[in-house]
Amino acid sequence: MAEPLTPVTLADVAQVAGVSKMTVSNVINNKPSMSNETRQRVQRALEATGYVVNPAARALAGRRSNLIGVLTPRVNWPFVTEVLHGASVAAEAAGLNLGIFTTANNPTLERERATLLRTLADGVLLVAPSADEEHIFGQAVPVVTLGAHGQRSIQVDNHTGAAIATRHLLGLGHRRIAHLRGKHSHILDAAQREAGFLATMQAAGQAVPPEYLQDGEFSEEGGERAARVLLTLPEPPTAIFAANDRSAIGALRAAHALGLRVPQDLSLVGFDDIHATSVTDPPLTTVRQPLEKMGETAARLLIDLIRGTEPAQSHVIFPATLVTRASTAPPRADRGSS
Amino acid sequence: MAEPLTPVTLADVAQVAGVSKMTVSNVINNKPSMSNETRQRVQRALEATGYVVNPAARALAGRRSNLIGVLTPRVNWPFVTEVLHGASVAAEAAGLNLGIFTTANNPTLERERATLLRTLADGVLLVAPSADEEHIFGQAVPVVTLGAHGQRSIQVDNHTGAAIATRHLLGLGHRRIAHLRGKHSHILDAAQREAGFLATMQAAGQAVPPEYLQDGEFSEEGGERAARVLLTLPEPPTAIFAANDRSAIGALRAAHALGLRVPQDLSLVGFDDIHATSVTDPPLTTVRQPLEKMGETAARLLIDLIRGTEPAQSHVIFPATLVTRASTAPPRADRGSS
DNA sequence: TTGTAAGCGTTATCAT
DNA sequence: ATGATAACGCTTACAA
Repeated sequence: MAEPLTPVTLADVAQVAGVSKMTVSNVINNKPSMSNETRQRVQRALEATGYVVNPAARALAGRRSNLIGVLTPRVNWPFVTEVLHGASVAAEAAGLNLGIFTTANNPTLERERATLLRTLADGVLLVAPSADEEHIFGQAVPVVTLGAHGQRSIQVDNHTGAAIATRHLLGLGHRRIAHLRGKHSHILDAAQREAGFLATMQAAGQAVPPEYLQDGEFSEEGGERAARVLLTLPEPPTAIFAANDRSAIGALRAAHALGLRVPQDLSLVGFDDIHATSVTDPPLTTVRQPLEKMGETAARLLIDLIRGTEPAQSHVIFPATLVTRASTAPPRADRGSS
Repeated sequence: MAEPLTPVTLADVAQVAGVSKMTVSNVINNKPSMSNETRQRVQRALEATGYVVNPAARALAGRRSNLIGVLTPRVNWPFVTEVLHGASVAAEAAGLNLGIFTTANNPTLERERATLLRTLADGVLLVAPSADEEHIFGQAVPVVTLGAHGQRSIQVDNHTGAAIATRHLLGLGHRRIAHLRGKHSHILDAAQREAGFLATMQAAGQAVPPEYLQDGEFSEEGGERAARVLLTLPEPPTAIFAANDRSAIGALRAAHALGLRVPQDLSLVGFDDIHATSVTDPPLTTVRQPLEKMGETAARLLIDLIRGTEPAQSHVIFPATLVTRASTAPPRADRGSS
């Protein structure tokens, strides 16, 4: 297995084994029909030469790349990394590679990457894409979306998740509950969470004043900014439900900065259950999405599509569950009801 | 720009433009010599047909893939994601793609992936690899390592970083200082941090009893386990320096579980400055590595190597800086000195 | 069961 | 400045 100077090709192996290139190719691809003796001879030649396929040649000849393209705004968002981890597990199990491409939510980059992926990848996984990113791909390549829209998509039950969170706060006795929204224009999940919140409040007969809906932008900075606005209102909320954990962490920061104690002065619920929520001060109550599992499921669905197996379902909705930690408590008596 | 059913090839564009394939290829690749008129005619044909290169064909014919292969144990470690983000920025700026492959620290997978990358990628970025992973690649492909070893590597100044952390604790008055080690067998950075710690303690005339060195394994679970051992010792340390933030967070958990207050009963310093350290309870004092910048630098170094530009330096060592947060304080009078 | 022939779409090389 | 031709290493389709 000394390192060959020039890459070993099928032809080299064929010569060593004393067979044709096709026979070698068939052995490599586990084609059924062939004598055991030949197979073993080729096998030995393969090892002796240290052969490695050339993916480019295989892709060109076979019209498939064995690559799953992942298109995502950023790779260092906790939400994204958990999903990626799940997807990479599924891809490796299927012998496919994961190529990761970022768009930074920049429409120009989105188009560029999409165009590239159309010929580069056998299938595309869209993670938290902007609303109509999928259309860019047309029919050229199978696409699975991780998020609340798309022809085929994997998502969490946002509406119910938001409802659970809201009911949790109502159950503790809160009435003045505010919501830190996500970015509607881009992500449908945000709209579904807000709708779940509002529907639950309405069902409970609780009015939500317009200033109790602030844009947390799915980011720490946005959450901090928005929470500051809420907490300096003449009649501030006693609880905040944030559309994701990152904005909830921002809100936590704002509360600390304003000298408010969580959960005594303010209850806080997030969404996602990213890892950081278990180590914050205090640990955050949040709505859990099984992100790793969702990534794995999405990749598997995509792999089915690539292989031509029409999958059983094209929309998978995972249940959302409440993870109760220490950021929620009953409101203080003097601020509790309005 | 209607979507063509069968992909547009160079030949198609050539026909539309009334030139040869090579001319089209030259236009696409910005080759200098050609009349402005031809260039524009080809340009128009390119747009009219909606041509997109076939990366597989280009890779096969041109013997390069425009792909940077990233080999890393996992994608959802905070350390890794920050580095990846930096690398993806640099790669995109250079028009290269990032293909991400995971090894789970499994030697078999490492070999497999490495073999694949040798023909698949133009260059390989090794993130936090096991000790001799690089050797797998031989001379076949340029390799840059993110970590404390390798022919070409980007790392932080581990020794000084550990020294700064240790001096910080000594300066606060701590004498009984323990260390949560990383995995020596795999990662040289761990050894350098331990050495920096021990050298600083020795220089200060402080003996470190052997039971004050425990394996935190660079993980939360490992850190928690090891810290439990330390904190239940007959003479427990008043301060712990952990080899990375994840094990420091584990130690924090252990301290809480044992009813110890940080920093009153125990001071804690981590290493890395991953994002989570700013939101823990209390926020962690830690040694910062500029991870994103390091990833970017590593990718750029690799790109230089790929392009054949021999880079100015093959080892870049970034400075480590202390980030003082709330997990460190002077020891309590009754436990302070031994 | 095995082999032959013909591409796949691009770039390198060498002519013109 | 432009073009003809031959690779690149593999797979598909078909023949033996």
